[in-house]
Amino acid sequence: MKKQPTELKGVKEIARRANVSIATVDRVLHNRPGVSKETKDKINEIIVEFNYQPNLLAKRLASRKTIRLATLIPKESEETTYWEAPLSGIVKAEAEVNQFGIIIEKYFYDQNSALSFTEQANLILESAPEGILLAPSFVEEAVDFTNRCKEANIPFVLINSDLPDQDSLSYIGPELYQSGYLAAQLISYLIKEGDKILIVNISKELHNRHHLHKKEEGTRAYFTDHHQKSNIIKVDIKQTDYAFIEQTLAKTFADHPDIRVVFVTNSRVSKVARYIEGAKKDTILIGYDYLQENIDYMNKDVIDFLICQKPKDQAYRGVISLYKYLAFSLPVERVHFMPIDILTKVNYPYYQN
Amino acid sequence: MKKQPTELKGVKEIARRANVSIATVDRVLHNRPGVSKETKDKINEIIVEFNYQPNLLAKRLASRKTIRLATLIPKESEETTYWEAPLSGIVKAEAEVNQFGIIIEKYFYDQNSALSFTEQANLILESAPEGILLAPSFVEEAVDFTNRCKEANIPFVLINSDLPDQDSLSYIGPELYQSGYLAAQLISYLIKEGDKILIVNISKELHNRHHLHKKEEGTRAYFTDHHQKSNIIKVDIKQTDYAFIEQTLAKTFADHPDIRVVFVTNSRVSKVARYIEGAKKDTILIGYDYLQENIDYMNKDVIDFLICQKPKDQAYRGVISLYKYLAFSLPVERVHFMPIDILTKVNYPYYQN
DNA sequence: ATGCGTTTCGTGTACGTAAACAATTGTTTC
DNA sequence: GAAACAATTGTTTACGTACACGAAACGCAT
Repeated sequence: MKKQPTELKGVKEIARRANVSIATVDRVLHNRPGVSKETKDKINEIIVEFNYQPNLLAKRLASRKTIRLATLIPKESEETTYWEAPLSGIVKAEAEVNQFGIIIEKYFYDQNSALSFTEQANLILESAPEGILLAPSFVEEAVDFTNRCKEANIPFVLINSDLPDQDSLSYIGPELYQSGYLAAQLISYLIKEGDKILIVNISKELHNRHHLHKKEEGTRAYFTDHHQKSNIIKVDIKQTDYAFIEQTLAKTFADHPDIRVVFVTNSRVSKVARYIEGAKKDTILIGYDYLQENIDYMNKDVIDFLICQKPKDQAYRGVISLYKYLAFSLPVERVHFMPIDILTKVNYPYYQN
Repeated sequence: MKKQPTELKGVKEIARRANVSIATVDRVLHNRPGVSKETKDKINEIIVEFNYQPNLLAKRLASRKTIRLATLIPKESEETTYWEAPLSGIVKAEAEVNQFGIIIEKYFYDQNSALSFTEQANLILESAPEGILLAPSFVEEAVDFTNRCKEANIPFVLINSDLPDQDSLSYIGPELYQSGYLAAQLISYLIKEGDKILIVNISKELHNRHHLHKKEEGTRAYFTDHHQKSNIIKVDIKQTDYAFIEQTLAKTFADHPDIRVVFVTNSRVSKVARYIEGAKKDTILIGYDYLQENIDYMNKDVIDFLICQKPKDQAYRGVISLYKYLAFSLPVERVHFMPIDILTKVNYPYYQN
């Protein structure tokens, strides 16, 4: 017995109502040529009236093409193991989505070489993936890269730091300014009137430092906003070898023996910790990121606070966002600021990153 | 021309290698009867060797049955609008997954009536959904309910507060103890030696209060852990009408005129704020949750801090977890503690809940 | 009328799995 | 040794969409 022509699902139902074959419906859905204006209009009308929602599962299954994503983040370096975390987030997401026909090509650049960034970016553009996850350490180069992505119509998600006016599909990461602001708030609870604060920026690459300066800005803004007179001293350390750092810090502390709080604006805080431990200073030390070397110094009571923003989760969410967007056309939130977590010796064991 | 028998996908490939039909392979995959031990073993062997991963998309598509989920949370009440947020999270998740063959049945109970909880719970068990999202306000009743879920083999996810030994698929919500601990840390920055702290628990239902006591515990523990002598006063207010609350607070403040900080352990903080505003007290007020009435008092500088734990996101994630688990057998993390967000007059506008 | 090119539309198969149904073999019974 | 039945295995259709391919319909020139 033949099926009664009543209420089929999806494309078939539309085809029935319009009295055409599903192929014709398919053609207007993807507005491909080969349909007369007349029937095209009729079908379109029925589509909206029926409020047709394609079955995304069937769609993905029938579409033989696998979606290729590319990720571009710094490679691990001797300077910091920070980027292990985002990488593990990418790997986690990969495991989750690879059975849905998504493959991920991972590219890495040297955080001390803008050239390597551009090289890898070029490789990505050549390979022409469907979507890109990007940690834009080098602002100018990244702007350039993302402009070319836009030209090539490749959506990209940014993590770790934002490029506000670049029309990224999404930014997932810290609000750097707020992050510095919070540090200042923390500091303000820890000092007495007149205590000196030392802000330390450690970074070899100048471009990279835009990142750090945003945090510094937030920190300074807090004190301004709250009419707290603060004694802020700042050093920019442009080399990352310990000898140089030690030398710089020694000089700074010699000039200002009464520094009460040291705030290091990135994950290199362990290097400062090493100095402070050696110099047997009794200062409060605040820095960034859940890295083993930092945790070690926290356990030794050298580092007091670590601010952390779920780096693994950032990358994980970034990949998932691209996947949802590309595979299912699901909406993606333009900005997702990560929580600003404060870690101490007490609560770090519970931190799941 | 016939397909060469080389490297098919999935079940077909297994069938080819085992020299059986795909139906037989299907039978052992779902270990259904009707397969001789001999071929069953052979097929199983090939399955592991081939490292067969079923295509989840095809799986869901081929399975005609829609997955039904049930959610059980408090209904909105005049006492607090808190539960609007989780509900909106459920609705958001629903919109995302309904095209994947998931439907959600929403049940609500009266937060002041354990009976209503049990009634709704019974309705859910009758309807026998595939999975359940539960906010277990009434501990005993919820334990009973979840026990019956386990018997019926229905996985459930808890939000808002945990039932540790109940084998929930997942708990997504605050670590209540830590939440109180954090409040105490906050307080400790705000007071001077000898200042008095008032802890206010407002709740009509006794069972409900287990929740609040966990926070209180954390708060007290902080001071104990840090050898800080603290002057903690506590009042349990067991009615939620303003007249009664006002009366109780008036008496408390009369007895202790030197209270410096008031910590309200749940979202009812606005009621205390109303009192403090009226009495023109100059105390620091800390409470819970991003509710309009609370924000209003924060804008008037009556409430100083609100602790918040993304209630919408909790429910959203809860539903998504069930979906991933039931539709795709994807792993789910047993516990997901939400970040403990601190809101002030300054940063609340950026809080995306 | 025949042939040919275009436009317009329909048929059929595939994606990988689920499951109803059909067919085959093996076993028991009298 | 055939019938009756159980145990085992195979064939086919379906899920909803994509797309290659083929078929009609029409116009136009010869």
